[in-house]
Amino acid sequence: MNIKEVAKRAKVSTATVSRTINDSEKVKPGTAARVRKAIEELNFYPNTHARTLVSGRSRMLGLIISDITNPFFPELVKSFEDQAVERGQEVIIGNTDYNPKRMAGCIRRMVERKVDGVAIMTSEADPALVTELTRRNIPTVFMDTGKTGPHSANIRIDYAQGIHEALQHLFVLNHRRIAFIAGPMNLESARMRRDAYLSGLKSRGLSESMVEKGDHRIEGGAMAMRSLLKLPQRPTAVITSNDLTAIGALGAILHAGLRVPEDISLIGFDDISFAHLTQPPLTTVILSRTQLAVTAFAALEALIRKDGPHADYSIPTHLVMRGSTRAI
Amino acid sequence: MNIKEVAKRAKVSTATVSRTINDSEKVKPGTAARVRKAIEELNFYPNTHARTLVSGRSRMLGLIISDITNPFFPELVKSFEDQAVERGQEVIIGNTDYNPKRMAGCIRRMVERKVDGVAIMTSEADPALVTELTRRNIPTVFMDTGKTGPHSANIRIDYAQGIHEALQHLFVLNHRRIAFIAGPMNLESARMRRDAYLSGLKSRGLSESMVEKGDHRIEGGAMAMRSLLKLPQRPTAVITSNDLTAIGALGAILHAGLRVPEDISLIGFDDISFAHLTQPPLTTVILSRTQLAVTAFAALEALIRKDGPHADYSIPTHLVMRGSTRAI
DNA sequence: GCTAGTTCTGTAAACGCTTACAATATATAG
DNA sequence: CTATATATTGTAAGCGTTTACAGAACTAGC
Repeated sequence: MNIKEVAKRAKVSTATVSRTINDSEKVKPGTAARVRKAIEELNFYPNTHARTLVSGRSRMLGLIISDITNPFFPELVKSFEDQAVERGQEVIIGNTDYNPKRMAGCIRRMVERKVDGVAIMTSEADPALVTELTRRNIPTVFMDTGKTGPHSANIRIDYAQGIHEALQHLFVLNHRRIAFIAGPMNLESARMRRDAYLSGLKSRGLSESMVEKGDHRIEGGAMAMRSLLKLPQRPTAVITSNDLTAIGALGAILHAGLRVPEDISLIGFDDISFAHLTQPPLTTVILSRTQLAVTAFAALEALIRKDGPHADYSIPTHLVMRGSTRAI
Repeated sequence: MNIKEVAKRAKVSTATVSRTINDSEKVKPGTAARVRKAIEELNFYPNTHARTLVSGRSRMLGLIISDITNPFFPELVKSFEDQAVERGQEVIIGNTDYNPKRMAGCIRRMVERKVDGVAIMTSEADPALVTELTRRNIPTVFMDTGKTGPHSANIRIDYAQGIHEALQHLFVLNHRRIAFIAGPMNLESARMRRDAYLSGLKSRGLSESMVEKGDHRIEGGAMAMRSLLKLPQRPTAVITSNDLTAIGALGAILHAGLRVPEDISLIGFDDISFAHLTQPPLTTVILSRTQLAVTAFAALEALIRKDGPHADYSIPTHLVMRGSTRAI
């Protein structure tokens, strides 16, 4: 089943069929109707590979993320995909599993499949690998950190804002001994959150910082929390670098026989879907995946269409108060 | 950058380049080495679309699911994708959003992209839509329910086993007033779970069944649980059709001032990643997404290779005991 | 009715690869 | 060294589209 058979049935040339499908050029209404009827009757779907081959555009986009099973990502994937499908684009997903080698594989796949552009939200984005994309002029959008260039844009996430709001919230609730459980320090975005905590403390005249290192996973959060609980003067409140860390910390606190928020206030980051299902529901910082995806998609589209200079895209983060914080 | 330039650089014909890439026919080691060197130097990646066009195989697989943000699916996606990437296949994901219209769109996309096969795990699999695939002889695997045929296989999930184990577990703990919160009844797999509950009760001589209807989401679980709590004689244990339902029920129980498992024992289904993070950790039934994905992939591959008659694929489910159940 | 302009349609050459088939090189036997 | 078999390579025809370019069919003006 191909365009030739359609052409034969509609008694026109393949060119005319192509033109009615794409309405790229004027086709006489009567002819177009005939063609459409033939398409309908033959149940014809154009072959995208042939299209790609000649047009150079695959109508496929790549989306590279660290780990789809990390509850942060599915919403991002979904929003991004929704955008794409709406515009007749396909999305192929690359899972790096936090593994630079797999990241290389992902990029290779993207190139082989001739994607029209790639959106990347991983920390393993080794510049050398990304070169593979820019060298081929494949538009690239980084959601996090990354350089802006003729073929790439960067979406800045305002981590500091959320951390400052969290800090302010605790401050108003009279907390003064506020600890922070950080993420892995090789991750720029994790460093940004920690630094925001430190600068926020300083600007409020609190000299005593307590930073414990986590790994953005549950286990690391629990371990860090156990350390904090062993301190001679344990914190009255804890801010964490992400929600999984907070969930781990929450478990450690409960396990130690303490209560949240009566004994310790706890704040997460990301607002993953399960954050409001913990006991108590977690006060956390919202980072809208939908907004992130929409912005990334728009940036990518602009890049693909070569729409002049690209704005400095930025995503805000905001505190949402739930049950895990309380005044002392 | 194409195969011609590689050929020129290696001083061979394009056919030889193609042959070394695919090692489809014998190529003299020396020549092959020269070709590979040229590929390396030119950083050549073959164009998959051209390949597909001529070979008829796209090396892409479709995976259609209901909702990627439902925590059940990401692991399935990941395992499936891992399998695929390992064999040089790409996966394109279709999200139906529980919407038959979007399901139709997904199928259309799969056909247009000429996927080599499709794996489907949704309840919206309207037979008329699926015809679109079978008519084109696109191998299809159903993970749940669906018909077996020359171009399709069915993975049976043994829901009954898990439910029976749950029931037995509660029975041994002396529970006799055991309720069940079901899923949406238009979903065959939900009906199977409910029926297993009913038959399990009967075989143990318990005549009094309590079935409340949920929707496989948190809210429905909470609502159903509130109804159960209003009963003159409330159940001492509740089995739910999936974990989200259980999480909703858990919230309703706690909200009513009761405790789990002291006042009511609770069992979920699926073992989503957050099931062991609830307070108390949820006793639930494990349905291995990895196993499901691996089986589905194998079935699909067999179908694609036309490997004779297909076994009756089946996935077991088993109870895992955690903290939400207790003897009375 | 003729011409110029406009609209519509057809022809055929790509796009980058695979693969019959043909041709050439190499090995083997006599 | 020649003849034959075998291993290796090259030629060229597709795969199903899109799209310059050319040609045909209208339309309008006179």
